[in-house]
Amino acid sequence: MTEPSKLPHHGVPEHQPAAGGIAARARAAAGPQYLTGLNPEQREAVVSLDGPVLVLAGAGTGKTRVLTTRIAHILSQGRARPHEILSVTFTNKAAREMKLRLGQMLGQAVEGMPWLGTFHSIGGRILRIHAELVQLKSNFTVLDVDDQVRLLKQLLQAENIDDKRWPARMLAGLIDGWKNRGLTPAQVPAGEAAVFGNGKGGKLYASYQERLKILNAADFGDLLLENIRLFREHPDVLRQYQNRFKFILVDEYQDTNVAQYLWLRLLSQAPSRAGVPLSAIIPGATDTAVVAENAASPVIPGHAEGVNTEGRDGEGSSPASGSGPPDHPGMTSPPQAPLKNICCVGDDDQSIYGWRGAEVDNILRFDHDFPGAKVIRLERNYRSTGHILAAASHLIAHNEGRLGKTLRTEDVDGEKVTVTGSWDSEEEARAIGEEIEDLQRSGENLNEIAILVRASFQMREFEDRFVTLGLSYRVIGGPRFYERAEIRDALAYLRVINSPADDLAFERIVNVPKRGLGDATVQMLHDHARKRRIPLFEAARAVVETDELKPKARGSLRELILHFDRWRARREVTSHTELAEIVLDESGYTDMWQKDRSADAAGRLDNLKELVRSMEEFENLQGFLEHISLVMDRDGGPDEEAVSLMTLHSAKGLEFDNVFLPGWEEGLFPSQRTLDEQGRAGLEEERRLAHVGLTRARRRAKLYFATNRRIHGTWSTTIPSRFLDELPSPNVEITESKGGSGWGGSGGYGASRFDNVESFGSSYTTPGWQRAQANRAKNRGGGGQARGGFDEAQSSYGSSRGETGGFARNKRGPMVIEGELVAKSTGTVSEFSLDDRVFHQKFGYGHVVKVDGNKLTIAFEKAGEKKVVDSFVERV
DNA sequence: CGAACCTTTGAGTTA
DNA sequence: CAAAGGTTCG
Repeated sequence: MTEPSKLPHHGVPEHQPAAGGIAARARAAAGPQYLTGLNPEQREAVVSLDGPVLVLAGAGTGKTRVLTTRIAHILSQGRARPHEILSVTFTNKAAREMKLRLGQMLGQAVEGMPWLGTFHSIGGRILRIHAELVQLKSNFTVLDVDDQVRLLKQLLQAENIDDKRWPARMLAGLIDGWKNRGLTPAQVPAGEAAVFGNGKGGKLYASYQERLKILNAADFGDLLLENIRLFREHPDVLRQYQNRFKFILVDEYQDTNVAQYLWLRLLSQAPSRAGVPLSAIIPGATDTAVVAENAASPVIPGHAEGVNTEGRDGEGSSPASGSGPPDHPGMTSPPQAPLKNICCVGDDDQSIYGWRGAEVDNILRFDHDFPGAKVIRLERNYRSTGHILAAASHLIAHNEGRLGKTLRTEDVDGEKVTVTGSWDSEEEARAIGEEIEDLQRSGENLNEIAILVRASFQMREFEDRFVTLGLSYRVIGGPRFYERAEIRDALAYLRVINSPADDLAFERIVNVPKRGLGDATVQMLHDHARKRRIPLFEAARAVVETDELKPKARGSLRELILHFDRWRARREVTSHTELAEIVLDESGYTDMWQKDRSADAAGRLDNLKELVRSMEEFENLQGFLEHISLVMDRDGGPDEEAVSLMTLHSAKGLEFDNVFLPGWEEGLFPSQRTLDEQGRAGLEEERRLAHVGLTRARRRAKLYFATNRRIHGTWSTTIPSRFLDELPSPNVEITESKGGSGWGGSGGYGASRFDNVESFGSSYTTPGWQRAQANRAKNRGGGGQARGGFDEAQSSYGSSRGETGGFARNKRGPMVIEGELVAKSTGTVSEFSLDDRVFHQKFGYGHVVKVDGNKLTIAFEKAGEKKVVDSFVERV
């Protein structure tokens, strides 16, 4: 199956010379030049072309280099031509990066890599080619979350379901989850489908899919799910792609979900025997096989469970089969047909998308799914200095569900990882701001500085701070360009022009700008459309001919229709960019923002201009709309030097000399919600996220925690993250908060949290934290359930999640926790007495009016009466 | 119909 | 605290 480039019918002549040239060059050299400079493991990963290969590539071990070199190797060996290689990534960024690096390596030949892209873009591409086979037209629209939710809302109304009790957003989430698991409406387990809307969940999913077809639309999940359906229902089409792709490469395999796995599996089977029935796997067998690292095939013979690649009838019946793994319907056993040369690269320690349906299992189970797979570990890290790598490795070693790798570096130890405590999030931002200014003064490039946060709401404080400091920064991955209201409005106009059946788009702009066409009118159009089974736009056209509408509404609706007719006619004779300008102008949309007095109106107009400008890169309107929803991420940013600000999630794959990691507090990081929802697995995923954060740093990693943070607008007291405890003390240094206004306790919190308190000096003696530390150590490793001992720290700590998790709202933990913790842990009476004059960092001067253990009630001169813990005030 | 005002609820990560 | 949803009034 691996015969060299004698490929009869798929010849694409113009690529031939390029590939031939490379091959020639490669032959001329003594050994392929691109292999020099690779370490032995990397080299093996590059040259092991035949059969399935799994490359376990730790952070900073040269993963992208291996992938791109492997492609170069395949091409130069003449094993396949560029269009015969399927190479999938998760993000457009990663795809771009690979194209870039390939280009550098190969010269111009990259142009011929049409199948290098994200799962979604490649899935979408295939789907457009065969759209009619899945009841779509090739100009189908890709809906975003917002459209999805609006559509679902309509369906809920139609079913008379109270959308307060059963929010459309929740249903969207469920459907998304099902699609991620490769489940069509018929395949969703009945019990699960019934959870929503008094048992109507499954029905709603089915009617949602129907509506999508009518609207000629697909959502994100469909780009893959419908692809799988296409392959299952049309084996001839599948075979065509199996034939085409001689090699498959997958980046970030640990992030694949079930649907992506199934998709890869279908494509990775050799074409000759497609259609051979495949047996189902036994659920338990897979897991044990992995844990035991047993390479022997765990397939249990005799369990042909009726899932087959022809798939025609598999849809309805498979969920019923009792022995099928509930989460993996249609999951097939190792196929009997030979497998394509598939190479998956990933790192189980960087799997951070479990909440999005990613199955770490996919990577843990690889050698079962692809028998005979060669597993190659890349463990030499080329990125970080010794202390950073040691800290990250030690931290991640606390996870149990991992394949286990030991990263090593030959770099110097460098600077220790620092941990800094501050009074509140403002001070945290101030401290980081100052450190960045210091770095800048010492000659660091701002582009080499990043702040990585757990949750995006943390970014605001930094932005505020940087604006006052005049420090230039850029937010990476924030609200995407095309998610902005003005962009979506503009796109909606274009969508209606392109696809008159796009009711969602029509509805979005029918009254934007205001035309006096309110709910009543829209409702009427809906009724009409439903009765006659026609799109809203056609309904509108019909309705203006009647006198069902008030004259005013009728007039403006007629005008709108005339506009659209004119625009559609113009489409033939005008360039699409010009058309967009005309549309925005004539519709009154630009006017609307020009009249708007609000602060961001100007920015929105700029964005609209930017949109029109970005359209130039595309052939025509259709082409633009096809790509917009998948590919349009902000880039046009000038390359000015700036600090990067982003979430930990969007930092994956990036690296910086200096990395700041604020907000390492219980509840925020690890996120309470993840802990409540996912328990132990959630904790491990959060820990992997911490590991990702640390390993982004080349030379400096700086961690922070604040004692007070505003959540939902009210201040809460927080405790430092358990992850700080899990760092190895020899590689970590506790520092005083810079720009801290002399708040004495700030360093102390961090200090006592480490195993070896002594080594950090005895000045940190806040009793509560020593206690917490001691108890934590006992509790560690026991998981959320173990809480045998009942000393105060442990019990309050434990009860902040677990069984009370559902009531998190009113039982906001931290305050209480800390109150108890500190109050009970100092057996002694407070050193404060009534009427003492005291100073508090936040509230200023006051006097003690009540003493209760070490909780004081203080009448502050400015802030009024407050209850505070005595360690937070000092006598004056 | 739409602006203005009031109430409620909610801040997790994303192709 | 801020956004989103609901209600009221012109």
